[in-house]
Amino acid sequence: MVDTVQLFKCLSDETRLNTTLLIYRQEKLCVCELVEALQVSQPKMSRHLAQLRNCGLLEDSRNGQWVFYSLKKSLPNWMKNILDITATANNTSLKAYEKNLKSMRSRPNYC
Amino acid sequence: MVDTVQLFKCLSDETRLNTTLLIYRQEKLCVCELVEALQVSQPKMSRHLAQLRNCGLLEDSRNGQWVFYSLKKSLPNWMKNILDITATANNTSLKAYEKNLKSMRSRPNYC
DNA sequence: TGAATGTATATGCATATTCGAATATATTTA
DNA sequence: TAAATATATTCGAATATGCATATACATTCA
Repeated sequence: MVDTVQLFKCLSDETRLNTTLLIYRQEKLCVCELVEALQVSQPKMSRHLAQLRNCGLLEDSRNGQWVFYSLKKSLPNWMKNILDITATANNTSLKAYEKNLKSMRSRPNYC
Repeated sequence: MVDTVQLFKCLSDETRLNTTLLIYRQEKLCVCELVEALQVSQPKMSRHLAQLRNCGLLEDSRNGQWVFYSLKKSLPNWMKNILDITATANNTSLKAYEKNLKSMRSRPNYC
């Protein structure tokens, strides 16, 4: 169960904020996609993902060599609403990250 | 203009979160009322209020010996929506703080 | 099995945050 | 003007956070 203060602490860092919003919009992304989209180092992304997972905001699922992250299913609706509002308000920068995603040469497929 | 990350940083501390939500619900409160409602020391409250004001979330107005804090008028609507959602989700604890407010012997009047 | 790739963690360091205690400033009232 | 009340600031210490680098682990594929 995510605490209110914890939720905002998760979102109070640029990397974690954009990571969470991008996952909210894209449903499910693996670490290497997030690294590419946000243009940050892999360990940095990994640490922030671990934090988001430990706080109960995200959940992970391994598929072969990839670990995919998505919003925790049990996340309360009001928290999802906050993500939705914030994503809309930050649409411009999110679009840029999604553009980085699309231009990836080989994205892992997990069908 | 409040940055998104800044907004969440403001709300990522228990004192600042409850202070902001209480002001959102009560429109306008002075420092001594907030100290009483949240049961924190005066310097602690003062420091957090200064931070909320510096980030552009709150604005202050002096009336005699009291300084009143309210939401910054220019705050974007989507941020107010987030406060609204969060206040609703935290209704129970906010009610307790409002009870503390009501039981204050002499509240400053600013007609 | 060994090499390559994706991901996670440990370490060390710099910076930021938070707090209590003490003190300063501003305003009102006697 | 002095005392009382309300608010703000400074200081030092403890803790938290963030980062890069290096390393470890897991999986795939040759």
